[in-house]
Amino acid sequence: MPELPEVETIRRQLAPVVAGRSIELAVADDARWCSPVSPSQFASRLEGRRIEAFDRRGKYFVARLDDGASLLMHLRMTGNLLYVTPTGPFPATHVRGLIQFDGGDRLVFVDPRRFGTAEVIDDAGRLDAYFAARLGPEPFDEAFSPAYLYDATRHRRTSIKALLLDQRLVAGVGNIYADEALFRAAIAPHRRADRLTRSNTAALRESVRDALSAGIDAKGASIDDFRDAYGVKGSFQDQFLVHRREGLDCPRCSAKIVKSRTAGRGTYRCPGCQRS
DNA sequence: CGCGCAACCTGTCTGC
DNA sequence: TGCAGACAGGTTGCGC
Repeated sequence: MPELPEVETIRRQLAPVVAGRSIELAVADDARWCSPVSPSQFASRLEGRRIEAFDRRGKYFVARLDDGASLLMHLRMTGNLLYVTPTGPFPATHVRGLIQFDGGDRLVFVDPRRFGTAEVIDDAGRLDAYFAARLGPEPFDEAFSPAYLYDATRHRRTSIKALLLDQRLVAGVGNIYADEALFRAAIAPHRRADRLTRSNTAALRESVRDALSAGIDAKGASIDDFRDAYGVKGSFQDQFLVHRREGLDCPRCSAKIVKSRTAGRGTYRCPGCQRS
């Protein structure tokens, strides 16, 4: 479900509301959610702390705590992070954990498939190391430059789609935005990465940014599960150019969009404008 | 070392 | 209607 635009949509809603709040209660209903520590260790690590800022890195939420630690949360496939008030409705099912603030408002982590995670990282150095091992540059940072993308695709014989899905290349792109970016750049998903020209990689870098920006502007894509922090759907699914549009007309050349499997994922492309 | 794929889970949809 | 099987927005770890 949630890729960078969906995570960013929630982050923008939550940042002003949770910054400065004290954690009165932390509950992990599912031990795997807060693994490797136990629910009781998780609670004692967080209770009494204050959240100073609520940031995002790739698809991770990063709640900065007043003792220098950070609470990371990842939604994986079906996670949702909801802001729930004492008088508002509480999610009926699939609650994996929650953070309760003074005053009774809560962040509630809901996740049917239980892939989502929460983890406390003790200090800035460890946080840097954690992300350095997993994530490439943020797509809107200068580091994600045309030269970077060209260089990073050299000597990579895998498909360009598989590379886009690798968070170490660039952080935050998932299956939806990979398909949309490749269509915008007119590059076939199964094209070998090292066969891309300098012009291809320059176009792709712009397309990744454009597709993610459009997703953020639409407050995310809600094919099925995704809801923002207040339970509202995004609308980017109404603007998909190729993703989930098998058999429909390509908006550029009106060829029929085809679905196949690339990098182990359902992949949509226009056979007319995305030639290998 | 690079790459492809199974595994982690549950819910939903499709086809027989 | 029931049921088996495929598939779903992500990441990790294993084997080749």
